[in-house]
Amino acid sequence: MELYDELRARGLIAQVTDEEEIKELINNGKATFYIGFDPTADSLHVGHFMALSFMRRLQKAGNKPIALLGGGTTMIGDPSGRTDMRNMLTRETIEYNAARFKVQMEKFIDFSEDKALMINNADWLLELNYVNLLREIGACFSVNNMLRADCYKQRMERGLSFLEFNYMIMQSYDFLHLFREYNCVMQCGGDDQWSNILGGTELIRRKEGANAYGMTIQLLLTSDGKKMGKTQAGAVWLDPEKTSPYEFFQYWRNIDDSDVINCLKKLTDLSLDEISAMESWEGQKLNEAKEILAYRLTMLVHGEEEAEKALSAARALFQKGTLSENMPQTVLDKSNIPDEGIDIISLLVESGVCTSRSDARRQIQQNAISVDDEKIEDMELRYNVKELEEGIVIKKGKKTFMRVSIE
RNA sequence: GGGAGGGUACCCAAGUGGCUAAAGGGGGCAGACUGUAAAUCUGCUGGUUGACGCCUACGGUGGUUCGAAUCCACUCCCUCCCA
Repeated sequence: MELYDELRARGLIAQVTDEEEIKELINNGKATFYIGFDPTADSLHVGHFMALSFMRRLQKAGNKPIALLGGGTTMIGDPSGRTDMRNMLTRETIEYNAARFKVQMEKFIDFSEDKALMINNADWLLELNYVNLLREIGACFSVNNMLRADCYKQRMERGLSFLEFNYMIMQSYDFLHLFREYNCVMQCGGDDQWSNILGGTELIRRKEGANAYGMTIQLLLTSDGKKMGKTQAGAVWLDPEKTSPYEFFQYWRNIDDSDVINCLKKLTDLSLDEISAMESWEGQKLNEAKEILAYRLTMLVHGEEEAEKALSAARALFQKGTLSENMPQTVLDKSNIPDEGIDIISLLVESGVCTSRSDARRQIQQNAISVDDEKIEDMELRYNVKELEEGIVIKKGKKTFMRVSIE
């Protein structure tokens, strides 16, 4: 199957500006294309992962990707798909985040031998001259059209600052710049970027009289239309310091039945044949598909070793009910343990199992806590150094396990 | 610049002097049921405490009052209408 059809079959393509041209372009590996990544946080998340995988698929077919770090655009803040204005980030924060992004992206895309480029739009956006920009670029944009753009619609009710209104112009300017400097003819991005991408192709048409293309990637949504890759605690990060490989694995292991196939298609490198074989799986059997999904993704993001660890930890804990070397653990400092031992409430908080002492009490009252398989009822319970040295396993509810030891 | 309406907990939203740590819904956590799923039912959901209590919290500051999310003054922010 050719690249374009494969992307379609996986449900990755949302919208394209010119299907025939794009097909021709990417199937033959002729395109230089870019995707922008705004460093609004200090780690990439699942949405970025999907974009990077998309990029990698195109790269494999011979196309040349440009990963564009949005050091400049993040100074503005993209209003697309947002109901509120973003917090304004300082330049220092943005630069720090961009550096983090860079490190992570290098793991996913092969930048060697000029096979891909990484560029930062701070290099040209930050030094733009206001009046010159207005005359050269601003004149090409119709405010009437911009206001009709989908990405602003939500914000027309709640308010849109002039700062954010300019985001589309900045992104369009990026595309023009890359077109001129690198012969970049196509921009890809999440489907929420459609308006911004069209802004760019239109600008190139006007300024250069040339055709440029745009293609958007289907957003990763749950079957009931919510964004995937979010938990109560926030995003599912790719940085193992922010979301451990075990947590990452568990996130995918626990997704809704109805989302499994979709995720396999969009996120993993399993072949469509392999995936379609799983489509008939039902009931208990579907858990196998979830496990495969979780394993593959953990492997792609954190490497095979971490994936193995997460898998065996999860299997041991949930299927056999036994303990595992690889389960999440917390090591406490021996010197912080009082002679009479640490009380269970403190232990639950220190180990991160509970968020506060009140929370810990509540959990115990609700019969949710067990230590080494013994339900805890006594809130006065204490553990001394000797007991902790051997390591204990705290369980909260059915899914939270934590080995606690000291050193 | 003029006029009108707003800002309440993670989110939406009720509350117009004490009965308000603040209704209701969503989300989240836990219990039951299950397949580490969904749906359903139940409990919990600011901090600290064994508990009484204490502390913090209704945009910000200052006031009135025995007592303020609620009244007053000033101030910041948002939306809408007119210019």
